[in-house]
Amino acid sequence: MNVKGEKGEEDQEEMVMIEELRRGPWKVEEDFALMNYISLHGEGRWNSLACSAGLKRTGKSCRLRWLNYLRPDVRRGNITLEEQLLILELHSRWGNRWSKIAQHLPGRTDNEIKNYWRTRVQKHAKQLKCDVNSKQFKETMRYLWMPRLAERIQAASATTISPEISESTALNYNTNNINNIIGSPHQVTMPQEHAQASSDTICYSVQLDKPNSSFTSDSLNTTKTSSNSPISDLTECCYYHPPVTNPNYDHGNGSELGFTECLIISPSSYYDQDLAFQAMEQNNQWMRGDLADNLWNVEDIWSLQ
DNA sequence: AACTGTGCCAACCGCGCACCT
DNA sequence: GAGGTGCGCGGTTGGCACAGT
Repeated sequence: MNVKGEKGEEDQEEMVMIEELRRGPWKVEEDFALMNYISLHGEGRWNSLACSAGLKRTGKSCRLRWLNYLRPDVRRGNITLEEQLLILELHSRWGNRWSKIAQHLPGRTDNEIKNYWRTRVQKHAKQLKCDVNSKQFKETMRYLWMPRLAERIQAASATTISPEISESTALNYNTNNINNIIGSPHQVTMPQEHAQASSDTICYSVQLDKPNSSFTSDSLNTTKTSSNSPISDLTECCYYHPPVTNPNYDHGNGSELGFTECLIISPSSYYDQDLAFQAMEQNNQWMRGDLADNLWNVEDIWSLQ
């Protein structure tokens, strides 16, 4: 017995098997073979499935192709505003648990959400020169992007559903979608104006489990329509409103949904900031919408306060 | 027209967990 | 309990498309 020889033959056999395995982009025939096989026999045992279906692919590869591409319920196309908001929200809650996040976005795959996060969100963290996991970035997300997204969802629904539908109804329509996905009672209310002199608040609230939680929309008087760029969805906020004295504000309880936390600003400070913003806008080109990507120097944002 | 940079996304890789023997 | 196998997840890469120079 030539052990060395046997080993050599085994290696050779293994090499042949590795060589026979296909890698890279899937061909149409392979897709059909996989779909046909699964439609007849169902999923499961991916390695044996790959062999049985006559595919020269690993089980892993077949599984990935099916789950991320061929599955009939896979949704393709742009991530909607509601989905963006949900992704930001769920990521703030769970971190990089992509598959868990994907479970709450019907038809979206973990891969797609992960790609979205990496290409869009992390890009802005980079522009802000801060770490995507930093407190600074998370707060920017929570108090800037998410309110902005909520506002844009409202604006979009007000124009696309039916002009006759009140804003309130339209907003509830969208958040109901989110409610359905998250599966917990959320309630979004319109800006409430309390006509009381010094303690007036303009508050824009999204209520989840807590009855008093709310957050402001920085857009109440700076509404600006974005381009269709998916990136600009996150880049159009003009100023950052840090949490002002609000007993309901909960600083970072990781177990809570982020936008249950609230932010109420008094009109006086709000208008002051608006005036400052207008002055800046006149003097600085970087403040203009077409240069939205340049907004993401957080020090500049802070300097507006 | 050619080249370069950037964004995006499909696919791969490595690790860890669960289950089975 | 130990080892083997399959699967799922998160991170990373490769390549295509497009825009800008």
